[in-house]
Amino acid sequence: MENDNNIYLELEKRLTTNEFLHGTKLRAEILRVEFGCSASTVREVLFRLATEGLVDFKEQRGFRVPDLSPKKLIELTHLRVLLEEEGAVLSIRQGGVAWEARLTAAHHKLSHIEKRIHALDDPTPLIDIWFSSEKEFHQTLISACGSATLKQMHSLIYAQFRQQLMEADRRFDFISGNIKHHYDILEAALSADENLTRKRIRDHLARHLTGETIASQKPST
Amino acid sequence: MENDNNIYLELEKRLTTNEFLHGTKLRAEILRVEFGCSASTVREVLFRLATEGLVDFKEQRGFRVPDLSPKKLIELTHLRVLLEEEGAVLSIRQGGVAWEARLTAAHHKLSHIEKRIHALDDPTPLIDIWFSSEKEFHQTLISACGSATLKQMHSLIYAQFRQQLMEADRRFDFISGNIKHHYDILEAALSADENLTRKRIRDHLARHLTGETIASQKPST
DNA sequence: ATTACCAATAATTTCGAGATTTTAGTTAAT
DNA sequence: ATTAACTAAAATCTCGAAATTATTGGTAAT
Repeated sequence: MENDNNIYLELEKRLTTNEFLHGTKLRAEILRVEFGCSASTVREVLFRLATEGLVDFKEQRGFRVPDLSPKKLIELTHLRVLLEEEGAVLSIRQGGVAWEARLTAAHHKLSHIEKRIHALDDPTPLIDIWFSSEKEFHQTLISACGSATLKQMHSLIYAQFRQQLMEADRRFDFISGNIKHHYDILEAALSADENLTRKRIRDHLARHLTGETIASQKPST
Repeated sequence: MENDNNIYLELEKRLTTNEFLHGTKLRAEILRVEFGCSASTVREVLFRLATEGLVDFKEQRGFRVPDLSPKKLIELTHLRVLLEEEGAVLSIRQGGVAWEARLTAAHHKLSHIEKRIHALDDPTPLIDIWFSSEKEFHQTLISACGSATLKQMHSLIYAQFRQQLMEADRRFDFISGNIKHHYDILEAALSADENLTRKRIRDHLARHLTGETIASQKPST
């Protein structure tokens, strides 16, 4: 089973960084060769990924990479806002210095990458490391919320969000502008201003919400 | 595959109505007899259920019904509040008369069952139908939110919540008191009062949040 | 030319046996 | 009496082939 989990992680990574085109068929019989295992093992992994929404499954019709859907991206963004606001506020309340330190560190790394990308014409070679850094930053933001379930849920949503976005915008324009956003979030979180943190998270993700409104109450700030 | 999906639904139902005791081992080799299929098929289904959090899986150690955990119940309640508040408010805004009608109908059914249960000493024979009615009511509440993703997520959380609660409280004390709660939610929703609806949803679930606070902002109402 | 039907091919799903790993039980040594 | 080492039994995991179902391509009929 050592190997099984690797297959899972490898496929998850490929799906969220969009090495597959949307609509691509994922045939266990084909992938099995690459991973050096049987088709059943691959099938099992694909099933798991289907339950998490990273691949589509239809009975007697196999597995596919999900289609692009602007609506779905909006829905996922919406949920990210909901979960990250909640997780961040709880972390502010309960995280303490240790959390602040971790968040600062995560931001430092992310910021470093983003500056390097900003200076480049083609961000492609840094996309992988940017992706994992940005994910880590957002996960750290909610890491002290005290709810493993919330974190798990966020992780699921984040992966699907990434899958939709990475492919929708292959020029990676969504990266630029993030430098300030991420800094603003860090600053608000460290100052323990709950409403401001909420607002900055919303603003950060707002561009993916084209026209849609979130039901969350607007803070007075 | 006709059969496969049945196995899935049947096991899901048993797990959320707690026909299994927590910690019970779920052996594919045993269950396969009952369903008249091979162990691999059962294994596949168990894997899916594991991804949804309804069964625990440890490699080389098989599948088990998750242990009881008061903390987990609190976390799940917390997420239900978050998702249902959001879903209900969006439904109020977008649902229209059709949604109001569906909600009223769902409440009528639920109310009927709850009154019958209230009159009985032992609710056991009605538990199954109560369960599906209460689920339907809460799902209807958020059904017009416009986000399939939110509904899906809620469905996941609701199932795990039910699994924890049904077993934690086998005398089903959690049912009494619900009659008024459900009515209050219906009333607030029909009057399109967003903040009141939020509050009523929180109050309805509050008893499962022993001592914990939710980060959501308290509405002025 | 279009549709309906059938056959050939390809893909998916199920299955049970073999290989691997864990668990339980027994004996031996300290 | 406790621990360690070993053995036997049981459970889990992997695999490839057989069975089922979908897809493709071709033929015949309208």
